[in-house]
Amino acid sequence: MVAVRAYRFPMCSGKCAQGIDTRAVSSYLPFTRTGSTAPDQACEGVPVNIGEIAKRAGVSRSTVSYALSGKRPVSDDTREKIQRVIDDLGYRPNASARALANGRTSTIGLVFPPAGDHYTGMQLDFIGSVVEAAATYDYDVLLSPSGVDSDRSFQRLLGERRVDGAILMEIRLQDDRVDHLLAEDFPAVCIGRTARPEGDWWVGLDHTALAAACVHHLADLGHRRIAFVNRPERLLRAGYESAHRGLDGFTKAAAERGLTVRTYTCEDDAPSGQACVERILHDDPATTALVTLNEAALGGLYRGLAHAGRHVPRDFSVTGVVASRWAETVTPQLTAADVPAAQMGRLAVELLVERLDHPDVPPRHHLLAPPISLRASTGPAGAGRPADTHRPAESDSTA
Amino acid sequence: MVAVRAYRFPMCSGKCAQGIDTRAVSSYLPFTRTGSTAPDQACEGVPVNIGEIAKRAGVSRSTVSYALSGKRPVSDDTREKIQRVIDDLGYRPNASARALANGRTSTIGLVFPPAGDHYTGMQLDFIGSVVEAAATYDYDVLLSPSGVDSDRSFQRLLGERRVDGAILMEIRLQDDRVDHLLAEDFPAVCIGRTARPEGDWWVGLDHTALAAACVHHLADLGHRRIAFVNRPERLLRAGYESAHRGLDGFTKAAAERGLTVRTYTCEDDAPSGQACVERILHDDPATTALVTLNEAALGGLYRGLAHAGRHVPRDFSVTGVVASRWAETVTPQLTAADVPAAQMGRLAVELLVERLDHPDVPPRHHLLAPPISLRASTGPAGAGRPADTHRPAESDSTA
DNA sequence: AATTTCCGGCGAACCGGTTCGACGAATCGC
DNA sequence: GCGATTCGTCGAACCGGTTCGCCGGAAATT
Repeated sequence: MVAVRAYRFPMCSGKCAQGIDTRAVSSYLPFTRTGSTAPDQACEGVPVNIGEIAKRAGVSRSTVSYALSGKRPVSDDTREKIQRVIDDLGYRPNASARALANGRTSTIGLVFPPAGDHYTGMQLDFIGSVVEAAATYDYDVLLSPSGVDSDRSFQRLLGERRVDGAILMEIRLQDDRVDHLLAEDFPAVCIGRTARPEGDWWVGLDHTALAAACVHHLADLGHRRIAFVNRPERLLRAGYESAHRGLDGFTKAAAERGLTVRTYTCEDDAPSGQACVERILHDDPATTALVTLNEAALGGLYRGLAHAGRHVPRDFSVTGVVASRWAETVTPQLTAADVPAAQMGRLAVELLVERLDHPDVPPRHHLLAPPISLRASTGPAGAGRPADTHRPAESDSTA
Repeated sequence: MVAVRAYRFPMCSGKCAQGIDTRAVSSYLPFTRTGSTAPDQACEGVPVNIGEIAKRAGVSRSTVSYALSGKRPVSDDTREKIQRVIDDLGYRPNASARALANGRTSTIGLVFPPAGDHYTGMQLDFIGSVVEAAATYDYDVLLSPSGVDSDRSFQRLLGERRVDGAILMEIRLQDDRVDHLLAEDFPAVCIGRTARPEGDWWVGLDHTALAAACVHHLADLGHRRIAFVNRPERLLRAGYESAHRGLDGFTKAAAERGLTVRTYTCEDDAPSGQACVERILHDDPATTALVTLNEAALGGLYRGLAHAGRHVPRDFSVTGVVASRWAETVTPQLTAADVPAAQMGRLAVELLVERLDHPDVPPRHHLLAPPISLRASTGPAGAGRPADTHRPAESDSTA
């Protein structure tokens, strides 16, 4: 069976003769225009729909449809005739009409963090990779804020059938969004996992193991008093899985190694990071290292240490779980478990597409635990001067 | 005229009696479910559409539609009856069907940078604010990669009528995307402006003025030899407006003040920033300051300076055009013209909505020129030791 | 009491695709 | 040379909303 190249065959490239190609047109809009360089017999602003194509090609609407989709054979010359008309008029099938007719929107929803005051860099990487991967499979991505009034936009997406499936970010251990989706059997994939992720589709990071790995790394270097800088308290309270599992992994590993620890929460910005370090050093000046999950605060953490006269890594070691792109931004570069955000976004899309294509396959997931990348922010404890003789650093005259 | 609260009246809150409220339902999907806690007479998985509502309420489909939209009066008790059925069944009107019928998708497209290898922080702020502002007006946001094969996804968005309007980012001085949209009279708003933005809708930053302001700031502090760190060469070549206008402003202002300058391009990442500083100091060790537009390289620029033993701001001043969130990340915090990304995103949405609501109003735009925020990265020239006696800094043992 | 106005609701057509059953012509088998 | 297939195409129904024209009955007008 032969048919024209088209939208439903994202994988075929060029010579594939499966459907009519509606891509190489000179105009972006499906209207024959009034004058100017209109591709065809420029008349009125006649909307170009499948009926118009059919009329001009001298065939029926269904034939055009079949020529486009390739779902039934169409003779070579009819197909060519149709192709020609389509090219001339710059026709592109209306997405809403198609969605209505076949029940698929070719769109996936990306549900944004509910704690939407602002976004961290990691989220940016997720978004970028999701969009890109989705395009590979010929899906568009619809962004849902789910910030204020999260329920409402959630309903817009799902209830109004704007999307075929959804990818959820910033999962909580108890997440009613996930519960709902599970109950409705709506095709969704989580980036992150709930407390009981068994029946669910997700791609997650083993925060417990990663935080523990950070602790062991520090303990191996001889650090005995270390701090943990978590995400904002609000997120911890809300039950964010990364915050909880990270904290867990940290606490347990530290207990295992007999370390003295303190744990802190910190807002997602640099000034808070700076303040957090001040608190840490105030609470226990003998602290020689910290582990953080808080990417956005990282710059502030460094600044706080510099202000306190602690040189990294000589006097103080810093490590954590951070996307490499940001770990490389600070000086010295951060030794950290690199969050493979781009990979996770891609995997999430792949899982979702699989779930959409095969509605009945059992749940699948990916649990990632990237190794710690040794960069330059950790070193042996006690390498520098004694921790209690710190002198104030040169002022930074913060505005 | 009275009608039920609904989707088309985003502004009305609670007591507004303009349309039936389809929001407060317990289920996200418009299906009566098989068993469990189905809201109503749980039977088969009957899809809930407007006909089903009509049947159960004992009225015609058109009456339900009018009750929903409020476009014609409906008596109080019919409306209540319909409302009740809707609540019971958790009905939400199908977005595709509505889009098909009334020609509006209630979705705006956000066209991503064509140079899509990765995204900078500023873009994240744009995206976030656009999504949030759009939600305010009851619009969803569809992301278009326009990266590889940009033409194709562009056509998806516009040709297939997936969106009512579009917001374009990363504008080039000669931008065929903009030309096309202008020619087709498609409702779009640019974040940035082309070389000839007269007939167009846009919200932009006065990069010329901002870069010039940076130069004047440095010149006022006594700097005579300064460098300019631009966005990647590829983007400059492609004609990105920020890169060009920024370079222009820098060059002209420097000429005006009689400064000695060198200009550089730099990839959007920290390692490139570091390498760029090395080049700068190699090319002219007497350089005492730099101006940058390259947010993503900022951390690397600082590291390069530290490695070269230049203390900021004592030996070397750094300034540029950067979103405040990132300016505050580095130590010392960057004195910079703060890019008001969130505001720009919001303004772009407002312009677009206005354009969509009133198709015939003449083009509008906003040109922003935020002042330089004095932080801590610039200081008087010659405050430190002579520039040529620099000693190598302590190693950072980059892995 | 007869006539006009207004109100509320109904049926049908339409938006632009997809898909199913059927049908005429060409091809096949024997 | 004739019935059974196969192939290519067509018409009609359908997806789930919106909207226009119309109509019956109650209220207002004279």
